[in-house]
Parts: sequence; structure tokens; C-alpha cells
Amino acid sequence: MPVHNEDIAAVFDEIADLLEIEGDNPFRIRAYRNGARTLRELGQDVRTRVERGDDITRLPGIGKNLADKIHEILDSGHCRTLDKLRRKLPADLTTLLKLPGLGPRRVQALYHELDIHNREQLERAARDGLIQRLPGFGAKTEARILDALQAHADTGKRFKLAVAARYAESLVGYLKTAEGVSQVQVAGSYRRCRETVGDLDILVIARHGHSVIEHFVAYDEVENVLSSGTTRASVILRSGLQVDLRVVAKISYGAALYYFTGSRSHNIAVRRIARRKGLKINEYGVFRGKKRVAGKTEEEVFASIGLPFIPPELRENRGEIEAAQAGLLPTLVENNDLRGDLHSHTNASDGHESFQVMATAARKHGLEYLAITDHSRRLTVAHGLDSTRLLAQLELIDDFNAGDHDITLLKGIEVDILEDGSLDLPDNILAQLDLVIGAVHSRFELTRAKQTRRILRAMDNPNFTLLAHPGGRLINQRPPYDVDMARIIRHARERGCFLELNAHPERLDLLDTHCQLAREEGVLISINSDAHSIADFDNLRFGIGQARRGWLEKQDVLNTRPLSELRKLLAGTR
DNA sequence: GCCGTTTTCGGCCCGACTGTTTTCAGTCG
Repeated sequence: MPVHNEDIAAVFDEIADLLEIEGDNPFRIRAYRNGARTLRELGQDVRTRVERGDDITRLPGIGKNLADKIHEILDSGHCRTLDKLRRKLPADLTTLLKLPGLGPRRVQALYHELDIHNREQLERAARDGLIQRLPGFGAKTEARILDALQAHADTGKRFKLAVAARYAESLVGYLKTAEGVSQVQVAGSYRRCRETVGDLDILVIARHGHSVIEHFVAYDEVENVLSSGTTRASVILRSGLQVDLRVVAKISYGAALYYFTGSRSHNIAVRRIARRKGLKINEYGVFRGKKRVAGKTEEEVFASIGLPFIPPELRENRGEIEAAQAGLLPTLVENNDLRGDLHSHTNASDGHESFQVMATAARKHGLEYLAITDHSRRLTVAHGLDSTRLLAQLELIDDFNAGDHDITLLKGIEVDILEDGSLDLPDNILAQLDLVIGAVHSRFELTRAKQTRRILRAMDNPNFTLLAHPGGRLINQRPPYDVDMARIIRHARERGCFLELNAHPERLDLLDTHCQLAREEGVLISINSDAHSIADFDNLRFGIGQARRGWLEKQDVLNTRPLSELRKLLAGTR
């Protein structure tokens, strides 16, 4: 059985949950959680590290004990510490921790006092009114538990970034109309441009919190007010999206913005540095004893502990703090660095517009060139192009380029990579194009070895330019296909071809960690809209966000090049 | 259980809100 990082992380989390219910040393519990987080954020299977003979105790939060357990799980698929805990406590007890309002202390009380260890027993006890009689519980807690059980508590549902953006943008507009509000900023994972967000964290500068909070909870999309005080409030919108609002004074704005942008593990790591310097960082500022030394801007907060400004997208505790200390932070690519887009569709296949309309829209978006890359014949559902139809399209594009336009169209195709790794159109046709995007649209279920071999072989075709949406996942819908991405990235370097970062909000594919790997290998990434309509060019901003999370600089991105330079790079792949 | 440019022992990030209390524990982010 293959053991992935997530499997080991889940073991550590369960150990932490059970120890917490037992009332064990909180720092020991935190150590397990830190270990789990390190594994989840590793971006590479720890098994690979182990097989390579790496010393995994060098990983943050992994000491001798956790390293031994990782080895044990990799070797046997089991962890004796967890097995032992499971014998002491019912395994399903940890499912109760996921209910809102139930933490370890209360779960422990439910178990010891009422012998409750699953949701069914909990629901029965709540209905019988037994819960509210326990010390530390009351009628409200009991009612809340029942609510959560009946609502089937779809906790953990995350919203795609682009979807959250729609809710965020209108809510920000609304909050700005509140009295005394001078600034509104969305922080949290939204500001870090994570591909999905669990909730929105919104920060408001205002002198008096009370009236802002009142205005906030009165927003007409609010379905449920979870909590509401003088400086913060939490609500659930009708869409199910949770929004947390914090009101701060101007003098604390930088500290609060920094604090609520996260990530959690980044903040913890930075606070540890502050602590060593005798400073305390909280959402109100940076303090030496009782004296405030910084807090008005984020730059000030970083400067107080001797760091340069770290862009939000990097704040994941994946090496950005060490890079900042060493003066090695990347200068991240920005929205207006993009000169063109190398992946778009027209109504010749499954797009909605003619290439002329797409060209005009791309130009309006500030682009200097656009590649027309319709689907190939194999993708019949998308009305894919065969050789004849493609050649006809090429002539029309040549005519367009001969005319007087301030955008250049590139001739391309999104050609299917067939199961054996061959391409869906003949080489003599592909040779006539400016670029060839290869894409996997079928047989997602192939084994890792076969899927990887298929893609490597496609890349070896001399006409191959760029691998579209390399992982193949659809966020919240379809997992990526099983491939050895590190191998594909290395192969792209050896072969001299490129990878796409597909900016469509459903895809955002390459993953951020793979962008980082590609950058280290020196493989250029093309940030493409995969536009099927004129509105889709706006999605490029989400691609830029993802690229920034992947540490990409302007020079790491293929389509930041001016057209003449791009043409040379494209020609160089052949 | 992890960790170290003040430490191999003695620390470990920090504050708001709620409910059940009557001074605070538990939970949450």
C-alpha cells in the first residue's frame, strides 16, 4: 500500500486528537500537529526523501521521535502509538471534535460522564436533555449541538477563489458605506491567493467598532450570526460562506493586516523570531514590554524584526522567512508583466466567439499577442479540428495578421495526447504551427507509471511546445491524475519545452509547489487563460496569484516576453 | 515532542467571544 504524506499527517492528527481528549501535555500535542503540517506542506513525498537517505529530522517540527514514527508508518502502514491510543479510547470519539462548540475538554466530559462516543449517541442524549445537566454545559450548548448534528455540519467546505472573490467584492463595497469606515481589506487565505478559501477574513479601520459591526450583521446576504462583539463578528452568508470581520484602529492596521493574513504557520514562525528578540507581536502591534514599537503598516512590522516585506502569497512558512533573512526573496511576477496569452479557444471548437472577437478582447486586456489554440479532432464533444479545418483556420489567421491590428495572433492547437503518448494530428500539420499545446483529456485513471510515460513521450515529439494543465485536476471536482510531476518537470528541462499554469479558476494547474520546482529546474511557465469567452481573460489574475504563490518571477514566465523574444523561444523548442 | 546566535533544560503564539459562571474555562481562529 502506498503511503502518502497525507496518510502520515492524518495519523499524527489523530494521535493529537486522542491525546488532547486524554488531557495530555498540550505542547506534546502541538508537536504532533506541527509534524502533520510539515508533512502536508512538504510538496514532495517524504518516502522519496527517506529512500534517498535524507535525514528527515532536519525538517521543521520533526525530531527523532516523529521521524521514527514516519519510518514505522512507511515500513508497516501502522503506528503503534496510535494503535495503543485507539485501544484506550473509542476511535469514533474524534469525530465529535469536528462539531462546533465541542473541543477536547467537553468531548472528554461527554465520554466519561455519559459514555458518549459517536454522533448517534450524542444526538440521543441531547434530545433527552442529558447534555445540559453536565457541568460546564448548558441549554444553549445542547441546542447548538443538536443544530449542528441536524445540519449535517458540512464543515470544511472550501470555496474556489474566484467564487469567493465575487462575494468578497460586493461585501467590501457594502462595508465601505458604513459610517466612520476609512479602509476595508480582505485578509486571510483570500489575500494569499490560495486556490480555495474556507472563509473570508475582512479587516476594517474605524474609530468605533460597534456601528461597523451592526452594519455588517445587517448585510442582506447574512443568514446566521455566529458571534458579534465590539471588535469582531462572524456570520454565515446564504451561500454558506463564513465571514469574519475585525475592526481595528488606524495605528494597529499593519499589525492586524499582517496577523489576519496568515498563514498560521508563517505567523507562528515569525512570532518565534520576535520572541527571541524580546518582542511580542499581536494584532495590535509589535511591543517591547508595554511599549509599542511598530504596527501601523506591515512593512513596519517586518522591519521591527529585521525582515524585508514578504508578499502575502509567500507567507506559508515554506522557506520565505529564511529567504527574507538571507536577502533572497524573489521579485514576484505581477499582473501587468504579461504580454500575451498562449491558450485560447474560438467557436471553431468549444469557444463562444470568433478569433477576431477574442483578439479584440485580449487587446483590451492589455495583451500584445494571443495564441489561438482550439481543440484537436479527437475531442469530438468540443468539435475538435481535423487537419483540413485547422489549415483553413491558419489561412484566416495569416490574413488577420496581415491586416492593421495592434495585436498579433499566433497559430496553435491544443492537441490531445493519446493514450500511447502520440499526438492527435500528423507531424507535418503540427510543424506548420507557431506552437503546439499538448493536453491529456482522456484515460485519467492510468497508473502513475503509464500516465507519466504517456506524457514524457508526447513531450518528445519535436513539435511539442507546452504541456497544458499538467496535473489535470478540477478543484473540488476531480483529483489530479497520478503522475510523477518531478520527473515531468525534469524532462521538460532536458527536452527544452515549457509547462502551462492554467489560470482557469477551476484548474489553477500547475500547483504552486510544482511552480517552485519548475523554477528551481529553470523550466519556463506560461500563464494562460484557456479562455473560451471574452470574459475569461480576467482569469489571468488568478493565474498570476498562483504563480506568485509558486515564487515565480517575471523572467520565469514565458509570456512576459515581448513577441520577438517569444518567437525565438518557441522556435528553440524544435 | 521539538528546539537552541542568551538555553541540552525549560521554554513553547496570542487574544476575542460565548456560555456558564460570579471570576473563568473552553473554544476558535
